Amino acid sequence: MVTTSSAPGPVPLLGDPYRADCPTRRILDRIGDRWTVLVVGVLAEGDARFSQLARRVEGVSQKMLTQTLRGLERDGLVRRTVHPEVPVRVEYALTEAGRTLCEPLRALQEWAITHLEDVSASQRAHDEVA
Amino acid sequence: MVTTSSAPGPVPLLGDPYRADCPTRRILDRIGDRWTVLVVGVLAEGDARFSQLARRVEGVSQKMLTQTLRGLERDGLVRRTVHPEVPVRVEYALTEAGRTLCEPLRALQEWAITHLEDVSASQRAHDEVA
DNA sequence: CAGTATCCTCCTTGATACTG
DNA sequence: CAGTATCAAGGAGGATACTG
Repeated sequence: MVTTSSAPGPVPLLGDPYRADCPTRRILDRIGDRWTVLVVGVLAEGDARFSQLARRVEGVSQKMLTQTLRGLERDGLVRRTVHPEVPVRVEYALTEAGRTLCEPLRALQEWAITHLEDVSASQRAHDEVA
Repeated sequence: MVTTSSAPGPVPLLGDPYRADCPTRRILDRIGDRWTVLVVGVLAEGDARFSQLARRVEGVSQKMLTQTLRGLERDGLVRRTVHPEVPVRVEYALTEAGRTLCEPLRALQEWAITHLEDVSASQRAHDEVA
């Protein structure tokens, strides 16, 4: 027996063992940072230029926006297009893969909108006791 | 006009402006860390004791597991039950809210499994050029 | 405009030791 | 068994200055 994943039964969150290289950890490493999901979210509304993204994603620094976009480009989720005009214009757009990512992301967002109230209430109740 | 969110049209990732307190950032702050999603994933397979979780989530330290579980408990996503037996036994279980979170999480996981190959390929292609 | 290059500071995480 | 307490390290992220 090489792995211990032989148990069938109810495995709701997909049954691979939580190894360091499991798929869950790998997306988490990619999109679990402070800005990636936000940038994808803005691009889901339409292509945007660097400065537009910077304005839209409140609080992001130039450095982190660049870094985030480079990561997304490397992952094949975002396409970067340079228009060699006088003041150079750079447009960012989701690729097809990037668009598919929006669906699960949106599901998470809807969960947040639906349940965040309850979560906050739970926090308050919990902190009150303490 | 208080906000600038008046534009209708295609707003795929839900159209709230990306303020520092938008729902997306708030869940990200809660589940975007290294361990929370993993712990929820294990608990989605069934209730578990502290030591079971520690074994199942490879690489987690006692400290981080405790911290993660405390956070989930405070958020009302996990219920902690102490059985005052001889060596004390503590069981963790997802609450109803915790179970609802599994659905979007699982969607994300499926995306990962489906697309991670492509992402890796894109990375290799991208790095080759450089 | 759209970055790059540095420097610097927290903050998260990990390692270790101890306890009810 | 299931934690808590403390210390230390590393890296993510921010501020600032400079550039094609």
